[in-house]
Amino acid sequence: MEKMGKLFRALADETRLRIYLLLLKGELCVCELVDILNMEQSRISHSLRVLREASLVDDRREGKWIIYSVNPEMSRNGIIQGLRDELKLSTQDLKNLDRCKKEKLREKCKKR
Amino acid sequence: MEKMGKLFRALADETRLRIYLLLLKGELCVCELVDILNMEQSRISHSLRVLREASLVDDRREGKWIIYSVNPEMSRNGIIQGLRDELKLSTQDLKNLDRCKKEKLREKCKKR
DNA sequence: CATTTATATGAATATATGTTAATATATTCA
DNA sequence: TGAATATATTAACATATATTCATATAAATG
Repeated sequence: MEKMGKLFRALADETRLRIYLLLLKGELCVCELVDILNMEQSRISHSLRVLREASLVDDRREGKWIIYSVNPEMSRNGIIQGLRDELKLSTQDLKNLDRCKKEKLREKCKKR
Repeated sequence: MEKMGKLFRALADETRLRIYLLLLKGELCVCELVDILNMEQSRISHSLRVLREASLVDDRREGKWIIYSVNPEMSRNGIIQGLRDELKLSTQDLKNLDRCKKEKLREKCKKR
């Protein structure tokens, strides 16, 4: 029950919801999320921490990047499946995601 | 998207979650909820207002009582269906619900 | 090895939220 | 009609949360 509260609280914020919907499309590093959402890095980091603490996302280090992905165990949860049916990424976020991927932002980060 | 935020925020609180799970078993008036959950009446009223504003519950007046029930439209929402699969009423709340129903609390309210 | 890059963390602050106590409103009933 | 009952609302307060700014850590690179 309290775990559920944590889950709902984590999703009760537009920024975190957008991040989670983006990660459902595939894993992303922090700087990609910063680029796609056009938000401060610390804001993204804080949001990711809340998602992580609710067991919604996993992270792993890869070189100097930290890659975030949805926690597959949690995505089997009925509530999350419901969320996937009911909610989709905004067109704008999807567009930015595509652009970011095309630009291969991650490899070019330093050059910006 | 913002409607979803409202939905998650409404469910991100243990009191409101318990109320909603109780209402999934059947409609209840405020004084029954006060009795079952053993909480202050104003706390229950405030909680119900948040649930109502998130379209999770409906209310109607019946004599001096106001009866709350789950909004059937919302309960068709995938997230709510997921919630029903993942979460169940605590044994204690169920026990209190049964006792309250057996006692026919609503008709006897005034005698307490 | 000093600098740059990617990310996390901590402190400060403003805003939102949950709870309580007190009061208002509306209905019933004697 | 006035008292009792059921519920909602308001104000006050404490706590939680989101955001920003500044700083810390850790890896890569020249």
